[in-house]
Amino acid sequence: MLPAEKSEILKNSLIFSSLNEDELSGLAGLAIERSFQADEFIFWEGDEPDYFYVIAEGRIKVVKHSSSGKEFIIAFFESGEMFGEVAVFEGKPYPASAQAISATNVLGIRRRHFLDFLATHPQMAMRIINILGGRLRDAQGRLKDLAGERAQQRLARILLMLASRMGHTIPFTRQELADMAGMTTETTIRLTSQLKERGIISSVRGQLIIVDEAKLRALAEGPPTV
Amino acid sequence: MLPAEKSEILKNSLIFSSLNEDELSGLAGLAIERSFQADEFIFWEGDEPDYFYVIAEGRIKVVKHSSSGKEFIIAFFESGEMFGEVAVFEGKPYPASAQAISATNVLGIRRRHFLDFLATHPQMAMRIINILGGRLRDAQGRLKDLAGERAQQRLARILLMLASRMGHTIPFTRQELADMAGMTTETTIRLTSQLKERGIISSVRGQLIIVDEAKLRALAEGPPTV
DNA sequence: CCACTTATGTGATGTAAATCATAGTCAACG
DNA sequence: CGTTGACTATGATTTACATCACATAAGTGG
Repeated sequence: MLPAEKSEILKNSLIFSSLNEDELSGLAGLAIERSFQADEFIFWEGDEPDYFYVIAEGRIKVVKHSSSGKEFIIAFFESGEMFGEVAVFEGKPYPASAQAISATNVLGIRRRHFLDFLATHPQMAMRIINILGGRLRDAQGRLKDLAGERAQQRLARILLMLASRMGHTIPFTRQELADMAGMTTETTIRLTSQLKERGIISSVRGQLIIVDEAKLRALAEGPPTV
Repeated sequence: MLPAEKSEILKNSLIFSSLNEDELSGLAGLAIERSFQADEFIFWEGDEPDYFYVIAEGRIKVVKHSSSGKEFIIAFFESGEMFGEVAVFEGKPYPASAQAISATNVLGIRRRHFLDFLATHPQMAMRIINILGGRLRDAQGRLKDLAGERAQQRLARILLMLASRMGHTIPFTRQELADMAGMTTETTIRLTSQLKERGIISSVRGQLIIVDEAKLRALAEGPPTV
């Protein structure tokens, strides 16, 4: 891959878009390219955090496993987003695993290089703070949902969150939705079937389309429409 | 309160401890003092984020309420820790409420002032990044617990987390522990009673003492000792 | 196009934890 | 010092969801 292409990818990322050409090519010189098939792991929970990643193309999910082996999807990211940053900042092992959902290309920047770059680019630090703040806010909202809302509402909120990021067509299986909402695949299938009957969503294999966002929103808020 | 006292408080905080005297007194000049009784609210979810806070004395909890009104404790903080920062960085309403647990004094710094200060102090930004990173890591760990672990293990993990921050004497009621672990007070009482029978903890009204941390850790990890 | 895998769908049954109910205990405070 | 209200405790009952068990599609790769 040409350096200019790397620059272009960085320029299109959320974090680095504000950099000038010089800065971009400086960073691009440090970045290495890596490619993954669907289901391949970029890193595993517990690995040493050598790299910080930006997605060039594709989609990845960040997952943790419970003591009984059940998978939980903490987050997923697509082109232009960064991941693996928390571990890199702290210098502690990755707190979760990252796995490609589809064929994915990423740019990796060595921890040391990235920290050096940050130290010399204060406005980048502010941007990172904003991104981390947003992610923390999301995580706290989800904590409350998992602790206090029922399956129906948790699922509705997950769907709305996904819709706000990717539009009304949501490219995930029931299995994946279940792993985000902290419930079983069967329960997700039953709940989505209900949503279909009520005309709130439609679906084809592997994806789901939100038809009536208003109704979904009502479901997510109040008690299950008694 | 004298400016010198404010400086001293800031100096003892986690975030500002690395500042020099000039910087501290500059910040101290911007800080206002506020006092709260136990159970008083510092701010409510949805309020405009005017201030960022550092605790001078006392303890506060950050809470959210589920649609059915159930309280969930997202975090608690004590002397030297900051809170309210996520909203301040993003400029969006506070995503949760902050309530004093005991009589508490805080220093508040106006959003605008704090952002200006940050922009001119890059090493502070790095420190903030580290703190946010740590909080994000914690939140993600708890997400996985809430989604995939059973009540017994969730409680054990909460207790260990608290122990690592405050020592083996944990000054919370069953009610508060329940609100952190996302379960009911009754369940928490039953579970702590079991822990007492097994000699893992002892307790007096309003606090709980970890007697056998090793056993508690075993409980938190594996399945409930089949 | 046929075997094979992955995704969806549905019923029967089990169970962890919530909910409901009631009571004893301790601290605070007029 | 007795009343009040928060905290702890424990039993009985309910329930939302998990688990188990199969069945039917819908892609996929040889």
